[in-house]
Amino acid sequence: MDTTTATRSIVDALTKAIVEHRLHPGSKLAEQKLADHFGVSRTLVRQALFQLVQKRLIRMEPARGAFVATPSGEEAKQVFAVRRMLEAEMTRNFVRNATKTQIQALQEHVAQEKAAVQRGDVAGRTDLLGDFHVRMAELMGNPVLGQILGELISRCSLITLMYQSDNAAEHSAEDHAAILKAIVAKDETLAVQLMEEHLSNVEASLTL
Amino acid sequence: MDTTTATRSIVDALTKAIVEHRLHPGSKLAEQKLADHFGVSRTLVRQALFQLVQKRLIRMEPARGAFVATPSGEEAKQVFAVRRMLEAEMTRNFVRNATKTQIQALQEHVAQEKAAVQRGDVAGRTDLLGDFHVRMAELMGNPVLGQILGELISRCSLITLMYQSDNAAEHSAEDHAAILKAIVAKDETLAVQLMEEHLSNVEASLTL
DNA sequence: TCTGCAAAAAGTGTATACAGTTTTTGGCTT
DNA sequence: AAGCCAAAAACTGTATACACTTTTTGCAGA
Repeated sequence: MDTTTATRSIVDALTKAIVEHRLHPGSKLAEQKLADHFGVSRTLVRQALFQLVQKRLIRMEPARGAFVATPSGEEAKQVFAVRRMLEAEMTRNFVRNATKTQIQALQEHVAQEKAAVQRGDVAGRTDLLGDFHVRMAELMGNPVLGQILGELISRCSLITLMYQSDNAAEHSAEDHAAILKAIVAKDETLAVQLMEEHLSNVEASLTL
Repeated sequence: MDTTTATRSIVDALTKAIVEHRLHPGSKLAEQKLADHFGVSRTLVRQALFQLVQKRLIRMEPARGAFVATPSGEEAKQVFAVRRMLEAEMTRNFVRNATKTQIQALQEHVAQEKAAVQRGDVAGRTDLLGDFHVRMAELMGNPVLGQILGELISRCSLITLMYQSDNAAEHSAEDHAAILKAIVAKDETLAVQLMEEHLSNVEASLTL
């Protein structure tokens, strides 16, 4: 196994653990423990940790080690501001350029969200709700956008865990359905507006 | 010196070298040579290289090493598309919210650009032209945006080196001045439009 | 002279060793 | 019982060692 893959798989595993809330904000990430867990040396764990710092999912304190990030309220607002910038325009382009197949892919995704909500699958639901946005970016054939958005959404997962008061995220699936309906109707203005409102709703549901 | 700083200084030095075109796209980055140059072990160089991969400034091939990135034309278009999304909105917000002091800071920056152009300082000019955009993001009090934009602009430095036909970047300083003028006049629509055109101009000057 | 190929050199991928720092432990004092 | 300090343990930061892979070198044959 080449090193790129080995280190990357650790990054992915830790990212998943953080995004899925199995690792909580502020938790210590001891290098030797992770190394034992993954069956590799500290060298590889260390490389992975440095990459997670760049993704803003962890922070490292000199001589004290790595901790799951605890984004501030300020940072949270900024992340949402950037998401609105990107996703409003993304939605506009999607309405203009999306093919039938691409719209269908989104429709299937929203159907999956609904299913997860109905069967009370909280973990699956959270996962799918974030993926909706990444999926849209990827469908637009802009991986650069997709990657940036993916990272912002990962950070949002930490943010919601820290600041979510009630479980207002339950409305998200409905929001997505409404956005999609506007997309199908080719109503550009409405779709963009709904996307902006959706993101503002999520942000407003937090106690920053 | 704590490791965070040590590794980071290597990342910064290599980033600077790439952005300033002292390292050309496709060049090999041999770990031991870099280690000798910086007076550290390969371990630290390696950590730095992995971070540069995430910044898309280099790529690593299994068992073959690290090379300065050679972004494709497709990727270049995507980077510019994302920049337009972010910077159009950023400009709008800047017109709405910028204080006198912040506008003044931008004015000083543009003055510096003009000075660099007039004394034929190509390296300094290139540096300042990119910084204009980062500066604006930072002045808006959104470091999250600033960081993302900073990374996109670093990538643009590689892109222009690969695809720039004529030296159309000389117009950029004038573009910046025009944008600033619209900002001072609080003409939101014009400022946004000029920013979008500016980015499109830069992209159009490339042979993708 | 050009091609092919094996040996040598150089380079990457990972683990481990070791110095220095931080955290924990456990007993001593008040 | 609570607080404090020193010794021990645990952990981070960096260098080095070693296995394995790729690249280069140099020579033999056509």
